[in-house]
Amino acid sequence: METENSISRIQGAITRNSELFDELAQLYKIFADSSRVKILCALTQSEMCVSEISEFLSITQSAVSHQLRILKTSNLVKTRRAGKSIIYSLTDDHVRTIIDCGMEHIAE
Amino acid sequence: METENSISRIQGAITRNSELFDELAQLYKIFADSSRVKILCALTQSEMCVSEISEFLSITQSAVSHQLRILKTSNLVKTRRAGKSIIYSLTDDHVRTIIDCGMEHIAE
DNA sequence: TGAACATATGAGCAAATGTTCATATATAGG
DNA sequence: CCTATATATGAACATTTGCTCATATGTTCA
Repeated sequence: METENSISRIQGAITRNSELFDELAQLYKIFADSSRVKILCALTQSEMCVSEISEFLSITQSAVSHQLRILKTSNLVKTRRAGKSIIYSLTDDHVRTIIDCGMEHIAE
Repeated sequence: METENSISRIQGAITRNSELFDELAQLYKIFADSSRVKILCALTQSEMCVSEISEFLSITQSAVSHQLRILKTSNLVKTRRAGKSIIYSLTDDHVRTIIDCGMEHIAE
């Protein structure tokens, strides 16, 4: 029987996929900080070590490390060691796409 | 003279556009809450009034109103009155694009 | 091995965020 | 007009967030 109206069909779809939206919000939360978004954008141009990032953001090495940990935990960046430095780079190109997508909205 | 290396060129680009990244982070902040992202996704399907949204999200009418105010202030949604109700809808299609963009990343 | 450099991490704190509760505003219908 | 219904808003509160400070871990090189 087809008693559902349009709204309740939408409600159903969203309620069923509730965890998916939690995940989505979680993803956007990572981009929701200007330091992190700057880091991510910089990494779309070139891999960088912690001190380079710290320098151009003008924030503490500690603060940068904390942010990078968030980015790494959420698998947006990966690391490799080069001597004393740890080089950070993007795991894939989705980050670039997401940033571009937001930029396009801002451009209006 | 061309003494800048690659990193400092990137640094320059990001430092010069610092406000742009603040704006970008601000935009993502709006999507960084599961209630809001659900509301926005629902509105990509159909316009809705406050009580409908409140019902399917299972959160207070007051909480929904507060969230909707955030969405309206940031110009992601617009309103029109229909009798006693206020009908909310998306101002444009960027919201859909941004959500799709995030979903695509989650799908991996 | 020990000193210097690079990065990571835990605790603590201030600011921001999202919800609830109580109440205000606004509209329709009797 | 008065009441019921729909929405908005301010205050209070608990939670989360991002930073700083101090310190730990790890690497290089003399």
